[in-house]
Amino acid sequence: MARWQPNARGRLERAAFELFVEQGFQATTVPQIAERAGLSTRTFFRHFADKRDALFAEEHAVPEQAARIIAEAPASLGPLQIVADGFDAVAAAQFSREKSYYIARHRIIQSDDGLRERQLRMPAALVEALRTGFEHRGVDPVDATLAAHLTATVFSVSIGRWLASPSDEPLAALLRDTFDRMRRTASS
Amino acid sequence: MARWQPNARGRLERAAFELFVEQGFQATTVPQIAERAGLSTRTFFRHFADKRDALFAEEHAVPEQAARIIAEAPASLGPLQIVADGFDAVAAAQFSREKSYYIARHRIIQSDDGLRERQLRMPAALVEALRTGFEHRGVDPVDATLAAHLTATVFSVSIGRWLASPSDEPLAALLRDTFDRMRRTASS
DNA sequence: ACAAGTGATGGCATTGCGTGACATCAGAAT
DNA sequence: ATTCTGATGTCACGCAATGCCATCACTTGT
Repeated sequence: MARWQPNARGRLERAAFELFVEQGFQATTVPQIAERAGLSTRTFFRHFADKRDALFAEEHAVPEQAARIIAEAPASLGPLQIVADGFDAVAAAQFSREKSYYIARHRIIQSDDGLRERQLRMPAALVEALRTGFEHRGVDPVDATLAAHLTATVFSVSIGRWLASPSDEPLAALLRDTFDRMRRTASS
Repeated sequence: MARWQPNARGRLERAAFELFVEQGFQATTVPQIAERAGLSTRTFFRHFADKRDALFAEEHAVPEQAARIIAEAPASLGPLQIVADGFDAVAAAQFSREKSYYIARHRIIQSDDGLRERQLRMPAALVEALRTGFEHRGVDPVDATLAAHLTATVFSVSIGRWLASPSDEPLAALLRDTFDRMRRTASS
């Protein structure tokens, strides 16, 4: 018989999310989360650097996929061509839960300054992943940085539109549309 | 005779900066900062929300100036035209200390995860200021958001180039150059 | 098969952050 | 002269976060 229940990290994530919904982020303490997950407070901090991190367990997926797409792209393509071609794959692979989950999560994040700040790390990590990916292809450093920022902008704005959209516009379509509008805005 | 020494906030800022340079950010405690400034710990937290904030006292200046420039711009100009025209004024008004100060500050920020995260709030606040400024002029919300992100990108990348530049390229020139390159990158 | 090693966890102690509540008192206001 | 205001000090406290050591099911090596 196993000594511990499986998936400690996942249980902590779930317990944290539930408690944040029920009581709010600030009102829930780490001991509460740990208790609901059947673990000790100390173990929570072995899996997450801080209380906020339990809400951002999946944030590494996007930068990682972006880095993979860039690394595998044909050498002939420029940065923004790779990006435009890669949006469909990203939209298909990420945000695979029910949309209501992401909306509830978004509400929690907006309710707390620390969480809003924490959320900024994902686009920043995406920029970093894109920038190094482009640089490794020989793109000029400044151009790589700019292309990375433009891409992260399209991504962030698209997520915002997706979350705010009352209809069910697919993320892929919003990414393409936002990308086109970004280009038009830039050259206006 | 005055009951308290003047400029408590400024003394706290200065004490914090000195201690961060001398000992590093993590090794410095708030009681240490307060003691050097001749104030109590409690007073520190009346002026700053947390220990990191003492390094970001000036961060409101940029979004505020940006909002002012947009509000006062001729109605005929589009978002990015306003921005291009406003860079000179921003470069003249901001970053007025010795460059070595900003380099030292940058080194401190890079040394700590919490500070790196905290630093992301300025560009985010800038985006927000720009976005609302553009929206108040009647710009479509998505276009306003995109123009705000593009502007913040140019600003952030320019600051990065300025800090990394061994020569003394003026910030205004870097802003103009980065703006042009951003446009070229977007339409590539 | 037995011994030693591994790794995830629990428990405890500790430090420092951040906040609420109340007191103090110079200078301003009336 | 009295009251008010506002920045500060003092004290107490809860919680976040980390270091250290013990535990013990499972794995590895001999």
